[in-house]
Amino acid sequence: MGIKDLLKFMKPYIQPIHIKNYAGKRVGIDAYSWLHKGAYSCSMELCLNSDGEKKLRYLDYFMHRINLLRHYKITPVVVFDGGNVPCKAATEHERHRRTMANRDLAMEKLKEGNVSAASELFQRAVSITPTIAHQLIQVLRSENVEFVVAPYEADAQLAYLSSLEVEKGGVAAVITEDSDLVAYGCQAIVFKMDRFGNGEEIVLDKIFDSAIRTPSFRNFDKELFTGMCVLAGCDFLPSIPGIGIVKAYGLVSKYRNLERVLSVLKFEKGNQVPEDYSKSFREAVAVFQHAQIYDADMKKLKHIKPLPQNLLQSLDGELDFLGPTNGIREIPPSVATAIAEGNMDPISMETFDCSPSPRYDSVPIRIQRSGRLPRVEAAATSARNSCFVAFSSQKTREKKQEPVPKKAKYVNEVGTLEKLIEPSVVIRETEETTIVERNSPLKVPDNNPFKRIKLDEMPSFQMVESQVSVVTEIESLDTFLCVSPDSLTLEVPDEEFSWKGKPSGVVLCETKRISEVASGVTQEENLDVLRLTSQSQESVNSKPIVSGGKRKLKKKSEQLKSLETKNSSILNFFSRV
DNA sequence: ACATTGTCTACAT
DNA sequence: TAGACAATGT
Repeated sequence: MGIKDLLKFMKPYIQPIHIKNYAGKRVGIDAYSWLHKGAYSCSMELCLNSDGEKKLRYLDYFMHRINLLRHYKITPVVVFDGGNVPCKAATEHERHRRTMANRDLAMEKLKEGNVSAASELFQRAVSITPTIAHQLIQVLRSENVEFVVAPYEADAQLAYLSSLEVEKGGVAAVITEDSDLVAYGCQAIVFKMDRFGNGEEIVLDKIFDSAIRTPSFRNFDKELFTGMCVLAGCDFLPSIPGIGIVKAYGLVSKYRNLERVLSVLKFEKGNQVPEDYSKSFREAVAVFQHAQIYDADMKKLKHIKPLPQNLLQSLDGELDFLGPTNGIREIPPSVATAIAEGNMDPISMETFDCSPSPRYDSVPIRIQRSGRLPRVEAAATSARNSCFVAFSSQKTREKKQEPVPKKAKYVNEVGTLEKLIEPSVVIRETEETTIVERNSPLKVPDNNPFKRIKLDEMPSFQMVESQVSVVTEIESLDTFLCVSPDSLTLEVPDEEFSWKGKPSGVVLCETKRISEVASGVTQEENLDVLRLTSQSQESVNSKPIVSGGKRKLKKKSEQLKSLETKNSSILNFFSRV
């Protein structure tokens, strides 16, 4: 939901952009927003938890977008939601209630045989479960995509990342649908990014600097702005009746002090103002300013902005609205890290099972994180009764690296990928990767390999780490190659992200070396990671687009004609470029 | 007259 | 889920 009507109100500061503007930069992604969109196409399957390929379409959707970014030389950093913030409990509860109501209704319709009514209702009943998120995490690992699970709100984590220097893991912009990011003070945000990379951008500095635009925020600072957002109504606190974004803006710009606004409101609205509004208001503002996030560098939780002394005093130690911070519920660093790295369910605190999603099953996984970010290296294999997980924390890496040949190259069986494409053109390197099986000490019963391992069944997290080993580090290969020449002709004109070829469900992984091996592949200097699936294929299933990196506009209008009959959204895309 | 609240529909396939 | 538009309230 975000801040009510905020984007509409901020319209003068929103401008269309193409994501390629962030070429060469790191960009944060709110996983939830893409997962939710992706889940539409398979909402019934997800709700019914039916088996089969279709259920996993959301992965295709997500990875298509990831690959779009990578195509434009953008480094995606995917951020997942973690535990719920207490403030948001009411919102969450209501959301859950509606979801369940829709699901029940849908089931009824389905029983009646009214499938279309049912699927409509299922679309409203999709909820993104930890299982779904974790399935995506496994794919992200296998595709070398950086990710982090926020301790609480992904938005807070994203805002934090946007405040960091690149060298410290910072991002230049955040892609999301949630206007909360603005309230969190995120520097650059891209909303409504479509599958071609078109979106709408809002840049915080411009808001505070602009002298000409209305509404003007020249007399605002971040805190006032956040206060305005909270007044207008947010997930943490509904607005006072009669107060919307416009009035909130009016009040804040008139009084330029949140406390004064509160007292004016009490005076003017009297009994309409809930008893504890002031307290809740301050807490909500404090969440936006001081939310807990995961510091990947220090491998521990901290606040976006340190809590100032006066806030600590005024709240008298009651900081639980920021998420449990003290006493017995404190999250120890090892757990914070396990959550952040996607190995533990942030809500149930159970470690995730390792059952790979069927389609990506048996894809050896290797994560190469840039710079100083934590490394998690994980592998899953097709051995159904096995579960491979390899952590590589600083500590364990030192311990474990020794037996691993330093220059070991990647590879290993290609598994599912291999089945999907022409074996003859599967390119892989052929040295061993060391994967050590994690087994009985963790009490995974043989007959039920996917049983969840409860935290309390584990002696400690250190033990887990020491019992698994590190997947060999590979030097330069970013992703292994799988190319099927006749399923693919990649052509990547400068302004587009498109291709032709047979729909094939092929998983296509990158690199510049593609052209060396697969005949018929257009060599394109900037050819980046692309992954074709039948789904993404269909999205541009019209005319082949002639290759040649730098075609310009005159040719485009011709294409346009040939394309428009088949796919109006493509037209849309071109017209916006 | 303006702001807020309510309702419809696209989302993706 | 959220934007666009219409209806309603102050």
